[in-house]
Amino acid sequence: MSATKDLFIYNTLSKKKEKFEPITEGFVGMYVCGPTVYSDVHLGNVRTFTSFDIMYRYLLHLGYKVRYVRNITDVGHLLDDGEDRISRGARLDQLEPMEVVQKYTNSFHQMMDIFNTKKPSIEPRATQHIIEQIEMVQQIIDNGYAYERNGSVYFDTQKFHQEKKCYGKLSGRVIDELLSETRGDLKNQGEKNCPSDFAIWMKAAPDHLMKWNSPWSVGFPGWHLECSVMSTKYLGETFDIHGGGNDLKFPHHENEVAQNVGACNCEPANYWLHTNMLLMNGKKMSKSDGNTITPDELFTGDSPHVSKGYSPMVVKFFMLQSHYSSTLDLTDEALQASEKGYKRLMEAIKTLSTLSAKSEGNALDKEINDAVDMLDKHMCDDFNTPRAIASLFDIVSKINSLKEGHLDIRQVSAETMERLQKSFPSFIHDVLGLEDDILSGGNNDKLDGVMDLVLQLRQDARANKNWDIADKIRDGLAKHQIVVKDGKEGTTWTLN
RNA sequence: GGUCGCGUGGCCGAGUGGCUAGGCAGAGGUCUGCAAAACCUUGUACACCAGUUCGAAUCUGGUCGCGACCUCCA
Repeated sequence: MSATKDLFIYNTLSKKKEKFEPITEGFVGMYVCGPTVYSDVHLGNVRTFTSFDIMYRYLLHLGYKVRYVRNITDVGHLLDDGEDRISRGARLDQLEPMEVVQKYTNSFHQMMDIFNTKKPSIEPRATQHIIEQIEMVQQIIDNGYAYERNGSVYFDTQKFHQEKKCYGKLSGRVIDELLSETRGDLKNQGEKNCPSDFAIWMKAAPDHLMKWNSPWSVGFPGWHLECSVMSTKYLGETFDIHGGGNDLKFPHHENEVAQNVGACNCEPANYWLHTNMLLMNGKKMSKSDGNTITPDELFTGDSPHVSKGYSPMVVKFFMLQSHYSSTLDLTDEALQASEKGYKRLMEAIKTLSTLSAKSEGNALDKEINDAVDMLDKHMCDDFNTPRAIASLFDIVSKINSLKEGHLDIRQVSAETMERLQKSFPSFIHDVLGLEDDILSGGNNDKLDGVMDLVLQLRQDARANKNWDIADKIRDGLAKHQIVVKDGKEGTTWTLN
């Protein structure tokens, strides 16, 4: 694959689909806002990071050299009452703050592995960049866009907007409306010049657990600052792609842009991508209001929201059947549908590997090649995984028809077959990051041996028209989730 | 209240100014000892009301409903 294909992506900044043109030909810098590690990840995080993983994989597939930075937020994220999320986690679990961070970072990584996502190139932590954050606060002060009050430092949104005219550009906010809003119950509201101003350095209360020395106070950095700092450090003042969940658009990303422009006088990213929310029961899946199911509950089926467990790859496949920019409603029925479709897809990979074309014939070549071409065409259209998957199923039908003899394999040239056998599994495994995690027949030598024997005995019974024995074997195996299928070219079996 | 988005057939979910999305489920058929799987065919659709247009589910306006953000959230 080459980087010559035109990729179009929807840019939140322009609210349009734009042709992707990297700053440096052949290279992509991508920053994605990672999780705050104060508790276990939930499915919404998984959807977001899976979506960006697909983009990362596809950029690699196109031949780009990608530096993918995804941070870990381990400080500075305030709750309603002003308490740091990590500190609260530490207090509740009776752990050191860094123990909390390590614990949930580990479980986050584990879950990302379970969903078969690639690791980012760099995974910086906010607390490892306190010095840089202090430097950026100073830069913003020096440029006149921040002011110090009682040891805290606030970003001056009004002055910034008057001079730069860009506050609100990303999220579509109108600053005058923000100004009129009062949030009297917010901490330190009284210190700000203006309600829309936000803290970039916070003076810590004496009992605050995570705090550092700074020119202004012993305190901690504002939440939005870490991303501004770490993206700049690892990707430069302006880089290609910045991503995150829709719910971060405002205030997080808007403020991030303001900080970068305020410090460096240039916009941080050329393309802003936002993934949409995962819903359950038609509402945003959210830990804070209890409308949630954990990944583990989904895998085991131990939840009132599902009738059974679903494997991680089925869940991932379910997610990829919708576009990243659309909301997705998680329902048991939809998961069941995805599970069946997913099995069919995985079966087709196996079937394809058994096909061989030796002829020169070409009646089917164009159809097959066109279908394969569609995979890239759809991915280049703003990473349209649902359409790409639809094309995959077009190919599945072809594969099965060839196997069953409904399509004549002599009409497929060896060259086309080779391309199909290479690109079909490769797209599923390398681009979509799907692996076969439910059909395990074939990777256990002992079971394979036993099954060979059992099916041979059954075949003997069938040859003698001893249907009772044959059916007894089949029914007995079914009780152990082994499904026997009698095909034209012999009997196969799969684990359910 | 402000801003934005959405409303597609039984379910999930794409897309487009005129041509089948796809998956699952339903119906009929082929295959099979039967079954499963697979394949073929097939029905049900674009919230409502106007307007623009030769033509709109797709564009515009209004109505209703839903959601997100505005406050920690992917």
